[in-house]
Amino acid sequence: MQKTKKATIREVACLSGVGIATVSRVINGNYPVSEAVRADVWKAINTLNYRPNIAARSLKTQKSKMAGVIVADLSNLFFMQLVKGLEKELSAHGYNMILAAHDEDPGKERELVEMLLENNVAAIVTTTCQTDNRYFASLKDTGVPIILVDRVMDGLPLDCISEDNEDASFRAVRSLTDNGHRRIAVVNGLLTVSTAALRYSGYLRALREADIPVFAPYIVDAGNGTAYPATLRLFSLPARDWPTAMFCTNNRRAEGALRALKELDLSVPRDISMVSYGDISLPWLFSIRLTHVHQDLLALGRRTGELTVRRIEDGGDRIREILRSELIIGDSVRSQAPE
Amino acid sequence: MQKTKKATIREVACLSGVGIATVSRVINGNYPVSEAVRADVWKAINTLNYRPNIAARSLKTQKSKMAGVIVADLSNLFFMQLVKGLEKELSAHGYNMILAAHDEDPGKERELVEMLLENNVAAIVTTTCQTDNRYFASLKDTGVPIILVDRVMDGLPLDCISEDNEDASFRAVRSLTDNGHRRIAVVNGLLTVSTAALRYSGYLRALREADIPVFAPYIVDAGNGTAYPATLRLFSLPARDWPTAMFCTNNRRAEGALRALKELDLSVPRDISMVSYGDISLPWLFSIRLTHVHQDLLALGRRTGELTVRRIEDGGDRIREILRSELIIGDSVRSQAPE
DNA sequence: GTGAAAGCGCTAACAA
DNA sequence: TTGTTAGCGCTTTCAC
Repeated sequence: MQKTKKATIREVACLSGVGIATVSRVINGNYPVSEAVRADVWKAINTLNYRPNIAARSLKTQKSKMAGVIVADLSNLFFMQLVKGLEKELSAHGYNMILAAHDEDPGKERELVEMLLENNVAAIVTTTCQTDNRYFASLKDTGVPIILVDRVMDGLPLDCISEDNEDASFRAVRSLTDNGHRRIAVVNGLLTVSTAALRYSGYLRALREADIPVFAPYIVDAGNGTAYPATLRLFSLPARDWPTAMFCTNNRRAEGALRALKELDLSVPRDISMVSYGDISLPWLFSIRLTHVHQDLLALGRRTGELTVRRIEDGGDRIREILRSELIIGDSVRSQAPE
Repeated sequence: MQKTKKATIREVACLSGVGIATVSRVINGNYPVSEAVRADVWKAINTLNYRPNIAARSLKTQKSKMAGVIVADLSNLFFMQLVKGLEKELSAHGYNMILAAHDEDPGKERELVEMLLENNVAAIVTTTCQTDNRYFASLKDTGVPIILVDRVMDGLPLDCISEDNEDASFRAVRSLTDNGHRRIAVVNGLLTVSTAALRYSGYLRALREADIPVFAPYIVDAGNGTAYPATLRLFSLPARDWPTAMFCTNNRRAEGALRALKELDLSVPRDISMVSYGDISLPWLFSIRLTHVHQDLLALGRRTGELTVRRIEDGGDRIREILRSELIIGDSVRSQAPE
């Protein structure tokens, strides 16, 4: 057992009787070193329990193998599956990640970005909650690539990778109108978030195409919170005004709405039809299969990781990628006779 | 907008017409600086868009505000809630975290620890999957505190913080024996993991206390995977040998078992009683309330963060803390008439 | 209060 | 092949 807190490259050089540069070459394997010397150096490294100091290396090389990742919420399976895919891809390329959550607070997100920049991350991946694009614009000169995932912003020379939120939502809601529904509520999130705004647009477009006027009480705002109270409020309308169907714009809101419906003793699809954007947890515990836009977060994460690595290592032009997501037809929508 | 990729402290000093050391003092606020100079320096910092280089600072000070966190699986809500609590506490004290997952691979965990050490983290928190304690023992001389959370190991001078797995499991299974159950299956995980082993011990103790012999086919091994196939196998026993109750030793295994039961068209608690260790997702979507050991992961995470910060900043003796967890009685256990 | 200078551990010329 | 050396950007004595 060593007494030394931390062996340095100098001590390794000393013990193995070679120059400090040679040790560096052995460690990095980037320049030729004679077999004998290499063996000696490795022996010294092992006996001293030497570990290279990444901070020093990174200071010298101005490079870093650390990526910064910012998500909205660490305890939301949605983001964590995304992160899992991302981590897989990053670590496959030798990158590790500093992870943090902005909790839907744009100020906090900016602080985190600053923190990541100070830590010399090679790139920053964020599910942003910024409401205007000036902050990211001001970061152009840092030279650190920023990749927006899931939630994107316009007018910025950043890589963006997202789903076809608007169109998938449109298709989801059309599966309601196609079944004769005309009283369709939507449970929105914060419309400052791009995904929420686009999903709402898709809803509006589907209504427009079916010549259904927008009925304000059906536009439910769950904000940043759960959809549970919002849904309860929806059904405090006079019963004759109740919607016959709901579109929940993400997994959490679908879960919250289902909870409220259960409490109200309304059954899906008998009393109300439902479609959701995103997959709820434990779908097989639920008595019916929910019609929903399926999101392959692992794939989205991996794709993001791929893109991130490419951007760090090869440069190249910024891209804007939109993955198409699939509508899975379950049995949570019933045919509605015209009124 | 700056052209410079990155402003250094030297440029700030230059622009504000002071010495480099003064800039450092302004940034760190640890030494007196005259009001006028301070203002000038801040102005320069802002116009240059200067951000301190943490790697350089950390190289010089030999300190770090980064913690390393290793969990078993990023997409498991269990760990992520733990991480969320941890992150909250760490960030409240100015620490950020490098997060990674070992996926139950001891070798990978060791690699991650090495990575974290090379990155000069101030401490390492891990839900370990090491099967022997030599590796951690060999790290004593690094001087980096290691905190084991949830899963712990004996014989090591490390901080450990966990739940009373054995006793909580005992109480959970006793809630079955108290209701007259004698044919009780247990769905185990990898017994090399401390929590799994302890929970299994608790099960055995409850059986022993109730004078119930262990029946091998009831000891189901879900290993590292889901409990779904394991549960299906359990019910491939002749029907007369079916257990009347199951103890699922974590959230995932409870969910997997429930899925299998649903598929087998066995209803809880009519056909089979169930208790679980840990909370399933979306409990309110499930038709019955599951009797389970409730885990307050957020609290566990926060407590771990607290301990981590204390260990980094104040040193002190290693502690071994065991949080008591509560058994929540639901209606997933039915009284069993003696046979 | 402030500046000059040493040096944290490392890599990459450059010399040998 | 290998060793020497000059910094990377920062903090922190030590003088003034």
